[in-house]
Amino acid sequence: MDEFASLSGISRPTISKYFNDPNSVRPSTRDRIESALKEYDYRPNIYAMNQNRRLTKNIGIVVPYLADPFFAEIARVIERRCIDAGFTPTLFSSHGEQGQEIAILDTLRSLKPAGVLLAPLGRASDKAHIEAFCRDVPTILFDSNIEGVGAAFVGSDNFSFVSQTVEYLSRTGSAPCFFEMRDPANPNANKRRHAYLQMMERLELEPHLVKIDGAGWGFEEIGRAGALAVLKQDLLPTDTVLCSNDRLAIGFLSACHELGIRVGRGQDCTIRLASHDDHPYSRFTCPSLTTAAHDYQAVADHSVETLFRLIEAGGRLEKREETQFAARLIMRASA
Amino acid sequence: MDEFASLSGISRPTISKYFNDPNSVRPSTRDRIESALKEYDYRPNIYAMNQNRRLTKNIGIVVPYLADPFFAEIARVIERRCIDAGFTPTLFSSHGEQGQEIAILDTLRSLKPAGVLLAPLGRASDKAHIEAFCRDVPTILFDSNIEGVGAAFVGSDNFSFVSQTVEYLSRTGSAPCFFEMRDPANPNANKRRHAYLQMMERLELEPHLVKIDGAGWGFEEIGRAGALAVLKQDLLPTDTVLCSNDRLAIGFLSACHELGIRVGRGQDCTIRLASHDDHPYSRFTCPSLTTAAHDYQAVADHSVETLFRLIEAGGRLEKREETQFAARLIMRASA
DNA sequence: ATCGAATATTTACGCGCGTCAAAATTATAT
DNA sequence: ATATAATTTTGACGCGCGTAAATATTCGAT
Repeated sequence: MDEFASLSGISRPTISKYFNDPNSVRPSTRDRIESALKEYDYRPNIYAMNQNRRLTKNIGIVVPYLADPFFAEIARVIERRCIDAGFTPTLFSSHGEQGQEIAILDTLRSLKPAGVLLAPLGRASDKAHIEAFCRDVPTILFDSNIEGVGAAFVGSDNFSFVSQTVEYLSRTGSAPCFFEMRDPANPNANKRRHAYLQMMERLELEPHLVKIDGAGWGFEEIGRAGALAVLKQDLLPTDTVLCSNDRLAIGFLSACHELGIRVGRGQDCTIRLASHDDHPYSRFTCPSLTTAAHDYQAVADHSVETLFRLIEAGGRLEKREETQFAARLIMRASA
Repeated sequence: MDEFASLSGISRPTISKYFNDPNSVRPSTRDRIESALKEYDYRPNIYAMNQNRRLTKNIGIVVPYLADPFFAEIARVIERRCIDAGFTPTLFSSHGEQGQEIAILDTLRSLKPAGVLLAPLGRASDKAHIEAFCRDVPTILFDSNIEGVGAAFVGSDNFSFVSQTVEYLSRTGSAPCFFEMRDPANPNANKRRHAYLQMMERLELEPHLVKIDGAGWGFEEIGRAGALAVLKQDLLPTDTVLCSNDRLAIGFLSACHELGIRVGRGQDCTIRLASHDDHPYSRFTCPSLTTAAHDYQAVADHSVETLFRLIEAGGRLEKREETQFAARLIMRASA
C-alpha cells in the first residue's frame, strides 16, 4: 500500500480511507486513485485490513454438512446476498462432526467477523461452546435452533410443514404414517414428529410412527434400507407414508422401485409418499415428490437482513428474535 | 500471545516456535506450554500468523459450483485430507460465475496460502487471470484442465469413462446415442464426446449425437427438458442412451417417468440409459443408474498429495504433471 | 482576494504475530 | 568439573494495514 501510495501520488492514510469507503474522499482524489488502480492493479490484503478494523467486512457462514444439497443451496443463496451487500463471506462445513464445528468457531474468532450465520449440528453440537462463542461474536442461528443462544434464530415453522402435508394426505386418501429416523440428529425432526402427532390427534386419526435405524448423514441410504426392511416384512401400517424429510423419501422411493412397488396417486399405485423440505432434487425423482417447501429465499434473506441489523446495532439486539417461515405445499406426482 | 507468554513464564518467541512446530522445543518446555494452554486456553490468530510466515499452513480449495453434489463430495474429501495433514483449508465456490472465480483468486492472494487446489469453471474461466495466479501461488488444477497452467493437473481419464460405457452398452444391446448439452461449459464434456465418436468408429458402429439446448448449472432441468423434447418428437435414434453426465441422466429419467416410458434392461423396458460420474445420488434414482464412476478418493488423495509435494518442493515441480484416473463401470438397473 | 470549512498529509502508534541475531541459560559428554 | 552443543531469552524489526492528532492544503462562497 505504501508503494501504491507513492506511485499514485497520494498519501497512504487517504488510500486506506478510500478502500474503507470510496465515497469518503473527494471525487477528484477518488478519480486519481481509481485511475492509478487501473494502471498498477493493486488490491489491499483483506486479512491485514481486518487486523485493526473496529468492524470488519467479514461474515462467517457455518453449515453442518455441505454435501447435503439442502445446505449447499441455502449457503449459496446466503453467500450471494452477503457479497451483494459488500461483505466477504467465508463458508465452513462442520462435516457432521462436533470437533469440526468447534474448530470452525475457533477459526472464526481469528477472522474477527462482523457477524456469523450459524446452522448448528443439532444434537451433536457442543452447546456450551457455541453459547460462549455467541457471547463474543454477533451470531444469528439458522435452520436449527438452540434455545436462548445467539442474537436471533431464523428457520422454518415445522408445524406449518407437517400440518399441510398431513391435512392434504388425509383429505385426499388414507391418513399417513410418519417415517423417520429413530434418533434424528436434527431438532427439526423432533418438532416434525410432534407436529404429526398433534395433527393426527386434532383430525381424530390414529397416528403411526415408523422409526428406522441408522446414523450419520447418508439419509438416502438410511431411508432406502429402512424402507426395504419395512416393506419386505409388510410392516407399513397404511398405504400413505409421510417422510420426515426429502432425503429419506428419496431412499424410500429407491426401495419401492427395487421391490416393484409403484408410488403415486394413480390407480396402479399402491403407496402414496410425501415429505418435507423441497430438496433441490425432489422435482426430479420418479415419481416427483409431493413435499412441503422451505421458502429458501425468505430464510436466507431474513437471516442475512437480521445479521445486518445486528451488526449495525453494534452486536446486540433488544431481545432475542425468533422467526419461522411457513411452508408451501408442492403437489407433485408421488401423493 | 504476549500475555500468555508472561502467564506461562516462557518467552514469546519460544511460544511462537511451539505453535509453528511443537516438536521444535525441548520436551520439558513443551509440557510447560501445554499445561499453561489448558489453564488459560489461548489460541493464536491464524490470520495474523500468516502475515509473516515464509510458509503458511493455509490451503485454498476452489470449486466451480458447490451446490453440485459432485463437487460438494470431492471438496469434502479434500478438506478432510488437508485437515488431517495439519493444514487449514478454506473452501470457495465460484457459483458458476467468472467474476466470482476472479474474486476468489484475489482473496486467495491475501490469504497467502501454501498452496491452492483449483477446479476451474472451464469455458467460463478467465484463463489469463488463472495463469497469472498460478505463476504467483503454487496451484494444482483438478477436475478440469487448462493446458500448461498450474504445477499439475489431477483428473479423470474421460476416454476410460466413455470407452467402458460404450463397450458395455453395445456388447449387451444396441449401440448408444450420446446425449449432451449443445454448449457444455466443462472441457470434460467435449473430451467425452470425442471419446464416444472414437469408440463408435473403433467398433464400426454409427454414432449419433443428441444435442440439447440449455445454459447454466441446472443440469437436471436441462436434461429433463431436452429429453421431453426429444422423446415427444420421437427423435431418439436408438433405444440406448448414453448421457454425458449423471445429472443430465437424472433429468432424462424424470422425463421418461413423466411420459410413462420404462427405463432399464427388463423386457418391459423400452430404453436403456447409462451415464458418467457416479454422482452421489445415482444409486438412488429409479431405476438406479448404470454409470462410470470417478475414483473420488484417488482423485482427492492424489490432488492433495501432489500439492503437498509441490509445497515441500518450494512451489515448483520439475515439470508439469498430468494424472488421469480411470473409471470403474458400475452396473445398476438402468442399463 | 479572503476566510472558514472540508479534505489531505504527516507522523506516529498499534494489531498479533514471525523471525533474526546476540546473549544467557541449560543439557550432554568427557 | 569443564567444554561443547543445544536451547531459550532478550531485544528489535517487519508484515500490511487501521487509526488518530496535528498540520497543511484545497475548496466554495463571499
